[in-house]
Amino acid sequence: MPDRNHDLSERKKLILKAVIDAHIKNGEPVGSKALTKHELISCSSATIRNEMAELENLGYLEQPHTSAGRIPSEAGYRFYVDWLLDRYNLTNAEINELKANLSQKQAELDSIMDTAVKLAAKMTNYTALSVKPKILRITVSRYEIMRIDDYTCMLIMLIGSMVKTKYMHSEAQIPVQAAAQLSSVLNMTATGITASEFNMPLIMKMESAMGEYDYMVTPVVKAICQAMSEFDGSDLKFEGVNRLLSYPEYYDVDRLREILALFERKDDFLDVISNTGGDKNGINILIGRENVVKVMDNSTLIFKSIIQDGVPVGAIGIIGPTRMDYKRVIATVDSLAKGVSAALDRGGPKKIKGSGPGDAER
Amino acid sequence: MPDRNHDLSERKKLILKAVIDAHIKNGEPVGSKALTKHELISCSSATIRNEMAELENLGYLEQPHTSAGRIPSEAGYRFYVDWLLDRYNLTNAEINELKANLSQKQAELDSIMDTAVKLAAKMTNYTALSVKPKILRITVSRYEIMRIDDYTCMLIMLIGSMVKTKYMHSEAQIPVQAAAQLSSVLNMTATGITASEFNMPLIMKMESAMGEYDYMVTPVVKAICQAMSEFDGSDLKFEGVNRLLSYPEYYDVDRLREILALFERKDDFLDVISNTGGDKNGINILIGRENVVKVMDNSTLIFKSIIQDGVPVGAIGIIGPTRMDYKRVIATVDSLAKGVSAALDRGGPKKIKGSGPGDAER
DNA sequence: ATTAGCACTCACGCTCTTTAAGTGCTAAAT
DNA sequence: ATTTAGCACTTAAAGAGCGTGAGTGCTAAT
Repeated sequence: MPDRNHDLSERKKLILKAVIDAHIKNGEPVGSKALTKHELISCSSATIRNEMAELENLGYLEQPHTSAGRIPSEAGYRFYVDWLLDRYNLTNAEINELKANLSQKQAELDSIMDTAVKLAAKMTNYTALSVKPKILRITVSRYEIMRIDDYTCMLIMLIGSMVKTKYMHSEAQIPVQAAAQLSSVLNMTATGITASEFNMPLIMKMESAMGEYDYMVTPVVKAICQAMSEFDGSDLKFEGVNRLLSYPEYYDVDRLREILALFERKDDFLDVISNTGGDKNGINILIGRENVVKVMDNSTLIFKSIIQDGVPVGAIGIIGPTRMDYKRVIATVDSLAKGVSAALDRGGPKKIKGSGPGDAER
Repeated sequence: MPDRNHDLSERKKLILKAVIDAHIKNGEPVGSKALTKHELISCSSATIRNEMAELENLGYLEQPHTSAGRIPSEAGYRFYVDWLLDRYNLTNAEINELKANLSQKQAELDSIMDTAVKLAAKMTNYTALSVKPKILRITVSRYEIMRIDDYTCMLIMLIGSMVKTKYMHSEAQIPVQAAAQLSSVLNMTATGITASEFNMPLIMKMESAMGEYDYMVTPVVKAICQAMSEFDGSDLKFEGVNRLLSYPEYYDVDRLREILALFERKDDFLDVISNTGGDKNGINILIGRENVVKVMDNSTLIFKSIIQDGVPVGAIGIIGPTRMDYKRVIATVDSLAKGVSAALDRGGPKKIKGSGPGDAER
């Protein structure tokens, strides 16, 4: 089916769109009579009934029971999203809010994503999520030993663009130069190395470079490896989970429990999002059972990748009932993802040259 | 009423306890007949009825409707908690789990609290919360400038026992020595200082100490002040919110929505917890309307302070229906809070060995 | 003071009925 | 060849009526 668009007459498309729009608005099945009031539809309820019956045969509409109106099927939503959706532009107020919030933040992935995901939840009134992909090869690009007192120091590691810190408590006194020296030895010998590559030859090399302070190497390397194993780049955050409670779809506590339990299964989400990521530049929309996770029967997931320097570094998205305001959500997710990507490129840590704006901040 | 304990005959206390125990167990109103099966109660149902009627007059019991059994009132729970509760000891398995989880963690407030709050939710099957108090006087005890490339560096600040980092992007090249020098200047002149104390004389002093790199001072100080203002020590985390769904008390979606909305109002919680904190060493129990926040009608909040070096640095607690397993929850919260306090004292960053605080912070 | 006995209350679950919204089909109209 | 009016049919939801049972409060006997 190369272009199902042409399978439907204009009138059928109009009616399908009208049904879905109405259903999105009030959540109830839509009957033929109600549609006669639609300004663009000028035929009688009987005609509409005939058309709706055909749309049902085609799989785009469903009947909860004989004497009810029609509701969109998943295929119906899919058609709607693919062909019938007119573009929605955020209001100026919304755009301003978005810009104001994103631009005042420092261009750090973490904080900017946090802001964005909160904004997404607020603007759409659905649950928003942010994803940072798993870092497969965890390596430290910079080390720093910060000496806190005679027996304590803090190990600071730059992993990707994230900082991981670890307190270290030593039995032996830590001389001031030892900390500084250890920092530089680490930076010279142990950057870009995975935990498993900390082998004995390397450790011996480091020990000889440390001279009289060689006793510090082993505990520090242990701490580094532990920190690396603790560091789990992948992260999935949900924001505004309770917003789902506004929608009758989730009035059933059992369904609610299912979806909340789902939110705990972060790995599944990461799978879905990374596997679906075929479309790196566009909006991804997964309606109902299109989601790998089965429980999401009545829910839709909409997300878009965040691109930094041409590489996807995460995603931001929305989860809500299949009956969601697609126009608004798509527009919001799109703008937010673009906004975040732009903010990251503007002055992110990886962008080096002097092309960016003047100040350290902004 | 200095000691309401003596207002009640032993038999009334026994019956009250039996009612509450039974109600906690199955969540349903308890009738007189059911109590005759209680092994310690050896009178007839009629007698129990009379006693229960009196307990109702005293305000300890309530009747949902005429033909139902009795349920405990808030005052009933209060009496129960204050006078009737026998001590519960965690099982060895539980103690081992607790120890295993807490001791393997580094003694960092953040990570140990995270572990503890997750454990609390898991062990009690209620929602757990962790609180870190607002730091009133935000000062940096250590600075470190980590140079990332010619135009980028990262500012690392130790605030209390937390690390705050900030990327800085510069137009001008950052020489290697400049970063190191700036670190040491900052540590010499700007530790223990609040944002408002970064005044012009101080900045000028720093600039003269930086010599030819004096142009770096202003942007860095700006970044420091911004970081300080962004840094909000106070933090409240909830864990296992969806566990509430297991309890019929929260089967009503409206109530659920109320309590989830409550979880968003973190400031209120911080107020409640810091204002109730009269009892720094004991367990705090707030039943139903005893909570400042009104919505918590049917919920109980139990928490205990975390003490580090004699100073409260946070709290850990449980929220659940008023009908909760007080024995277990109290024992769990108590052990966890003690465990965390102990772990922090054992090797925390502030514990300096024999000498005492010979150091920039505190 | 305790208890057996009994009348009374009231939520809960059951069936039965009514209501109203909406459909499908047929036959007439355009 | 569509479209439409009309009508019989279906069905969920809402309400009415009724028996059931757990539980109470009271009274009188122990």
